[in-house]
Amino acid sequence: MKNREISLIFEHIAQCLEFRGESTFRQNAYRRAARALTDLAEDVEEVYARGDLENVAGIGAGMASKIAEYLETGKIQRYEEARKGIPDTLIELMKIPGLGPKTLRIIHDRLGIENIDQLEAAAREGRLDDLPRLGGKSIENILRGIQLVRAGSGRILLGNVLPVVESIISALREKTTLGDCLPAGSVRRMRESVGDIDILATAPDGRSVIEAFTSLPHVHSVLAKGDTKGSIITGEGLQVDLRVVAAESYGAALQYFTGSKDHNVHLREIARKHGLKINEYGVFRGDKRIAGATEEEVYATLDLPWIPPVLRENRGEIEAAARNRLPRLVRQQEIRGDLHVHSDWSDGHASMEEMIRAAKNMGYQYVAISDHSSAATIAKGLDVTRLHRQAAEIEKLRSRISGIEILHATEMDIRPDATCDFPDDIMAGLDLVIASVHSAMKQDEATMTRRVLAAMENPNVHVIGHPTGRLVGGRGALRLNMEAVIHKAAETGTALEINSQPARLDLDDVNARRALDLGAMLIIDTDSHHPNQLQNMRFGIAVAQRAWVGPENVLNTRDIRSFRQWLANKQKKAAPRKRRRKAAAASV
DNA sequence: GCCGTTTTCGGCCCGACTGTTTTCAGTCG
Repeated sequence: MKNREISLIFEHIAQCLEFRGESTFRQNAYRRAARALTDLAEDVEEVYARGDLENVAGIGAGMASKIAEYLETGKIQRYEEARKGIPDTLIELMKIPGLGPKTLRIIHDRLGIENIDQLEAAAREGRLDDLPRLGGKSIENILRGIQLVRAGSGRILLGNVLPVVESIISALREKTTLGDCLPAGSVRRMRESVGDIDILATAPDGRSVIEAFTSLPHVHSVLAKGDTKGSIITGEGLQVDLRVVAAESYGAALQYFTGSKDHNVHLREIARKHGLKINEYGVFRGDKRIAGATEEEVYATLDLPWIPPVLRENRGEIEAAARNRLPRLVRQQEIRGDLHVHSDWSDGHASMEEMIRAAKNMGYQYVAISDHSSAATIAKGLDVTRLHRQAAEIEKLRSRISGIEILHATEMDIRPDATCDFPDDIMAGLDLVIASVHSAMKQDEATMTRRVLAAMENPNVHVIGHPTGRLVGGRGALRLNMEAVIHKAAETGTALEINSQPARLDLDDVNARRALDLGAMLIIDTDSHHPNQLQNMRFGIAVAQRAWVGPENVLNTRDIRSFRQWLANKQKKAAPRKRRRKAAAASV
């Protein structure tokens, strides 16, 4: 799967063009193509083989021929030209906030600066002072930007951000008179990680709200404080901006600040064709405002229904809305059970009973206790003997806890040699088997793919847990042919997990969308190790929604009877020949 | 470099803020 590789090259070309000051439209074309490739769940090589590259929005003849060139030769001539004389370390400097391509180019051309250390030294030694348009404040800004870049990528897990945002909004509601108030930006779109946070509000008295905001206990430092906008850094190091807007502009502002940028650009192009102009204050025909108080009326001016924020990534949602074909998205209240829950029998931090009661409090009909198998030694994985003892313990809990069905499950290792960590008869005795890769994670693609496919072919394996093994902003995905995995999942009736842990979110939205397209079933669960973590379900739900997934594709929206039916069917579907042979043998 | 309700050429989203300037370039979201 070379989608990511080529996408990075296109992005790099765009950066080089930007540095050289070439046409912004051409830069944007490369960026759009880069984006199209990361959003393309299908393997670009297959699209190429079919001759369909130019049917992908954002990819025209030029991009298609460059992709073809890369797939055939491993190189792109245009890329080599674009980056000539521009070291990668120089491109890295474009990440410094406040330092754009124009200024960077002057700094590079006049002083020969090529990396962050040289830049910092030059700024401190006053060598930037004589350059045009660079005064004391600009240089101060650059130095601050350098610190920010050094401090890290700046994107934080949604799971860490959302609780802070919610706590800020509820504190504001307590202390001031607020009308509407919502987080905008990538928080509202529920992206897996977030840069900074925008909150929008209406209020009778903006100044007092900003005043209250900048004196919240969350505040570490105040960056700006005016009548309508305040900006703070929290103790967690998050930048939070609060804007108070007029009620008549609230919808337009919310739409505008929610983004995504690509979604908004597309929307404004359509507006222009309708003779309208959209900005953060409203929708205008000439000077006349025709909408703006609610998002619904903003979309309505373009003859579109309201589009859920989770879909606003310019991945076809605007076209779907225009045809009135927006998907019906799965909702958290439709989830009937959590199927991936650990207890202190392995590496969980609470007893089975605590976890089960917490699941019952979530309103679930069923819960699966799925502790690790013995190969996961660090996680105190269970061997067969302990598994049997656990089964007996669960039987007791079933009689003690009413109102929730308890499934005895396992999160079983798929061993490096592609065998399962439990024998077939042991798996067959469990209610549910989730098979996951936890070891030998650096295997090559062919080996790793064979390993996961083999697990799916086992009729006793129901689910593949955190299929790609990636960690958000951290460890990359396993080298795995996901296209083959998803096809096999559909073929064998094996479900793929959307793991709701904020650091995993695995499958991600792109893979989950592909699973939907290819007819593979999904399970959304939390992989909880503590009762509190059952609340993470909403992050998995968000991934599914971002992937356009509806309830019919999520197995744990089914009631327990229908879910058990699926469990039984999986065993028939996965290996019909083997089972027939077995049945024949038995009848002899 | 892409693309078509301005359709094979000529457009390409929009506005605010900052800091540097005397009317605006650069950067950001």
